[in-house]
Amino acid sequence: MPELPEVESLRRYLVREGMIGRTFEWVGIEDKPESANGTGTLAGARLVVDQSVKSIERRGKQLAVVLDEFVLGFHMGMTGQVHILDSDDTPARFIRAVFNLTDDFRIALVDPRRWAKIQHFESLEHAFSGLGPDALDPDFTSKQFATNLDGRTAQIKPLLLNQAIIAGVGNIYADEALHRVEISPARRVNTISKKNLGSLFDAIRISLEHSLDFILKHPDERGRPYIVDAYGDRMQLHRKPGSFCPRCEIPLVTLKFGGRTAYYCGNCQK
DNA sequence: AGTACGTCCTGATCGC
DNA sequence: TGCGATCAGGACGTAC
Repeated sequence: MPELPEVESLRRYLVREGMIGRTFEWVGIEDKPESANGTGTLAGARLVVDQSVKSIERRGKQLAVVLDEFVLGFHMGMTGQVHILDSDDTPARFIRAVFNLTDDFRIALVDPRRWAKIQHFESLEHAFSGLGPDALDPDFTSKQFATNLDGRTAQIKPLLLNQAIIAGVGNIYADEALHRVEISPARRVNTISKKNLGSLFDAIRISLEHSLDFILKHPDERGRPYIVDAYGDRMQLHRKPGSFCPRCEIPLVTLKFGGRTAYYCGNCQK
């Protein structure tokens, strides 16, 4: 579910609602065995009692809550969400962990598919290790983007999903950006000109910024970022069977890249 | 190393 | 209405 705009809107929401400065007082984790691979670990959550929140950071899709003595990483996986709980809330389904902080500030990790992770890291550097530059980092340039793709021969779509090359792009925004610049997801990256790689880099940013802007302007009735589904209303490319290319007005086609479906226009995307 | 898969888990949706 | 097959916005591990 969450890619860069969704995680960033969550980060801002937690900051705005006053999480910074509060202290973790109690943690509840669902009683279910955790396997080492596959299922996301919640192990980091057990360690936070008595730690105070100094700041909340993000790179790509990785959220990092900086505490007094370490960093608590949140990664939403495919279906994870963080909710701030009101006392009158009916409990959400699929709650995996609950955190009580000072002054009745409560948050919950909600995750039907159990791929979300809450991890202990020694530092921010550790939390972000393995991640390339954040896609919206102002210091990240199209030149560096091209450098990160240098020597690669793979198809462009899976490379855009590689978080070490550019952090924050997921399946939908990759499709969206490729459509904007009329590049096929199957194009080998070494056949794309430097100029077009620059255009693609710009398109990624435009897609992410547009979506973040949309989310921030359309909170739900309680002021929460609207991070659940509803991708369609902030995308040009509607990723559904039978969707049409907004330029060519012909049906989109799909391709699979290792299990991930790409939607694209077989006419204008070359 | 880089590339191309398969796999982790469970709910929602679609077709019969 | 019921039931199986298929699909899902992420990130890894593995085999070449």
